[in-house]
Amino acid sequence: MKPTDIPTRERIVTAASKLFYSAGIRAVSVDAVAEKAGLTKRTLYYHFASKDELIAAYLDGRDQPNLALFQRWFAEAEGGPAEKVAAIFTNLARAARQPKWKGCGFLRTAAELADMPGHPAIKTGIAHKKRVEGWLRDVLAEAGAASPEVLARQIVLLLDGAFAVVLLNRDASYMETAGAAASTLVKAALSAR
Amino acid sequence: MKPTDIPTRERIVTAASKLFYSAGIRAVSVDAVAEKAGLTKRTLYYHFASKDELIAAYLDGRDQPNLALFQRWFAEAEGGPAEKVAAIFTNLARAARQPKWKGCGFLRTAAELADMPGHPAIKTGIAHKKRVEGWLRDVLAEAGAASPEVLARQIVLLLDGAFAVVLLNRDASYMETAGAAASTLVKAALSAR
DNA sequence: TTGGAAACACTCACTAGTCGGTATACATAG
DNA sequence: CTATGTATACCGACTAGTGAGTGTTTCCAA
Repeated sequence: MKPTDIPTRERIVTAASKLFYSAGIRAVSVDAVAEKAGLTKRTLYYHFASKDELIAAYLDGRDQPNLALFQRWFAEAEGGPAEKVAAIFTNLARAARQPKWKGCGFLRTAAELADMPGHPAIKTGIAHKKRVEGWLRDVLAEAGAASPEVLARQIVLLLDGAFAVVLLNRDASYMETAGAAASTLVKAALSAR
Repeated sequence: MKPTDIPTRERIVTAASKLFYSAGIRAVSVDAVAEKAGLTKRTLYYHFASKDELIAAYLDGRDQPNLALFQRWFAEAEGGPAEKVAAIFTNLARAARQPKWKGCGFLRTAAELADMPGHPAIKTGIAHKKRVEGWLRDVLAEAGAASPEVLARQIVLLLDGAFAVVLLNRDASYMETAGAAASTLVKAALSAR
């Protein structure tokens, strides 16, 4: 493999990511991933021991970029913390109007693997949500909100609720309603001290 | 079939319901449903044209009982509307601590069938959530809350967020956090007029 | 020439759905 | 009161295809 090439492993994860996100874990075969990556299944199994490992790699690859996006939207928004939090929802609403959008990959995977609580992919999902929640807690504490732990959890609940409801109804306006609710809760927590 | 027997069709739906809810749609084969119902796949296909039809029947059977449960919890709770709404979450938290609990069947099915927006099962899910939202809107309007439409949507968002988050983390305390947030929003809407 | 990376060809279990046929019940015609 | 017809409910055995995962071989760069 020449250094200019995209490493095979990375190509597999990219292909898996697209397919798993768009159709779901169980609906996508390992053969399909291999074909999308432009190689044979046997080569895929040279790089990954099992489909489960591939699923975990798919979600691992989404953790950091997802969080970074939230942080960018928050940082770039005008106004106070309530407006900055609302901006995350506004940006998500815009993303959700794209036809390729299919909700939150972490939550959808957790829903699909609900009968395997110890699955590595679920652990990755938990870690991701914890990182989002922890980051929110920190910025809200810094902004002077009362009980930032509770507030961060409530915002995460609204976020994940919006993911689920918008996916079901295919109506991105729910994302904005969730943003308004989050905004209300942030304002209440700011005036409570 | 004697009148004392449970009708075959009903037995099939009951079996499908248990299996689909516990393991997910795609993880459960038609053979497995037939075996659980105590009959052959051929007989199952005598009563249902396809697996998709069976999936739809599974969710149809959950619509009415689920809503009735919410309504009972609301009606039996002490206190004002904020407390009654919170009671729904408290009762859900209790249910979520049971090991068999696997989140909301409608949302999990929607997540699994995210690439089939027109699927009958998804339509059933949309209708179910609309009924919950509509009922909440009516009782909140009657209680004198400001903008009951928005409030009902926000509560549904918290409900579905809690379903998703509790399922991921296997930590039912998120359900109570969501209840507290819903309570806060209801109180704000009651004092806003 | 050696060892990592890729491929071909395969196994075997399982999956949605189907073909043909059977047991029973209840008609109506002779 | 028998004989035939018809509809319901059921099942064993099958198909054609797909699923995850593997044994073995070939290629190629260092």
